[in-house]
Amino acid sequence: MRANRNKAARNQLIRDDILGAALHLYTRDGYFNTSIHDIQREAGVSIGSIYNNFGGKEAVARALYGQLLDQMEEVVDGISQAHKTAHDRCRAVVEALFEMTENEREMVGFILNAKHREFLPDEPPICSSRPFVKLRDMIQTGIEAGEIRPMDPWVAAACTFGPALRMIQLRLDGMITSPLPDYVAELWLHSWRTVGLVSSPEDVS
Amino acid sequence: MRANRNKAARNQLIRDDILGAALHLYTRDGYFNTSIHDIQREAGVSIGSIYNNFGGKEAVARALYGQLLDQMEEVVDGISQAHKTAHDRCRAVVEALFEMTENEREMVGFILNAKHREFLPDEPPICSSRPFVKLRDMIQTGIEAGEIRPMDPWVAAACTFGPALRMIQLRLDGMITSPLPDYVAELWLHSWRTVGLVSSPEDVS
DNA sequence: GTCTATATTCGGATAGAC
DNA sequence: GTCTATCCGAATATAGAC
Repeated sequence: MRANRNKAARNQLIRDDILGAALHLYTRDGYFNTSIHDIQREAGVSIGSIYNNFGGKEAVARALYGQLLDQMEEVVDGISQAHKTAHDRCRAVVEALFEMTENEREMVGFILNAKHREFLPDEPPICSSRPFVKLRDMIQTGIEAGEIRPMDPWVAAACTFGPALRMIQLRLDGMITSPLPDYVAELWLHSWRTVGLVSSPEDVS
Repeated sequence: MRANRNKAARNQLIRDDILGAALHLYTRDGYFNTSIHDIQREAGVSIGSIYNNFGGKEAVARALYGQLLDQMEEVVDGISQAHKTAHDRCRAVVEALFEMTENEREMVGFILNAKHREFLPDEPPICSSRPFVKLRDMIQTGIEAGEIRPMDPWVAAACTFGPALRMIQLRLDGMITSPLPDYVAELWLHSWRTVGLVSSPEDVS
């Protein structure tokens, strides 16, 4: 039993090593510039292990994609439970994304910045995935509660999160050189002025 | 002389055919899912012509990238000359981008939505290219003129163009099903409220 | 289940005829 | 300058030993 647990644990470790190596290389060089041999070397395992555990290069990417989307969804769910208003929820999302951009840059790069459909052919667009749907639900709820101006939901979502997503892209591209959390207060002040009917508490101008 | 002109013209036509085919395939399938044979077939020319005219697959992408950036820059320059205020200029940019997304979808897809650095290794990030710098100059000028709130230039740029860029992405991904120009009035009303000190003429709310 | 060595496919690039 | 036929390397995937 103990041996079994160790075995299972070691198995999981190998899978994690492979996923971690793949995430690192996919975000640094891009999916197509990364060979299975690169992953194998970076993870310190053999090609056979990759095929045994996942089934190939594309399957590794698929597993990674699913896992990171799940993590993202957990973050969003946590925020939804921790806050009650659309304002607080959306602000917390931006704050969380900015912190993740600094502390888990690879995850953010893979989820927000990669073109998955090029290497996961029959994956639906990421914007239709559950965490993203839940973000738009936040907005919709805010509109129905009279907390956000009545407006087209797509426009509302783009105005609320578009600026933050743009800053993340600029940061990942190396254009912005300061950590994103430095900007969160100023950015949110302006973002929320766009859509909010009730002004943000810190908006004193 | 006449023959020379025809020859030169035909030459240009072949180059255009190749670039057009490449743009089509690169945006539809992605750079790495497109082979030189695909381009050759789509363009109706031979592999040899591609190598003679450009030098290879990557060189085709490079030529395309340069040409489309030049076009984008012309659009931006035209807008800068046609309008005098930051408000009018930025609004015209959003309007132009939305129209281009409908009428020249492939160009917009390749310039705004592709990850060039994955296939053009030593290209600087697109946000540092001239048309994008000029967009940020628009904002900076607006700040100095007192037309835009004094704020961090990156934040200002992200607030001004981030929502529009997000809508373009959602449109290209098939999430938004109406033509983008339908949204331009509503989107701009809200975008400008974020950054503008002088309210937009159409903002009557 | 993990590894190494091998097979097979594919695509970028070239050579040489016209 | 354009074309066709061919080459060569690289990368995915598999087979078989341990």
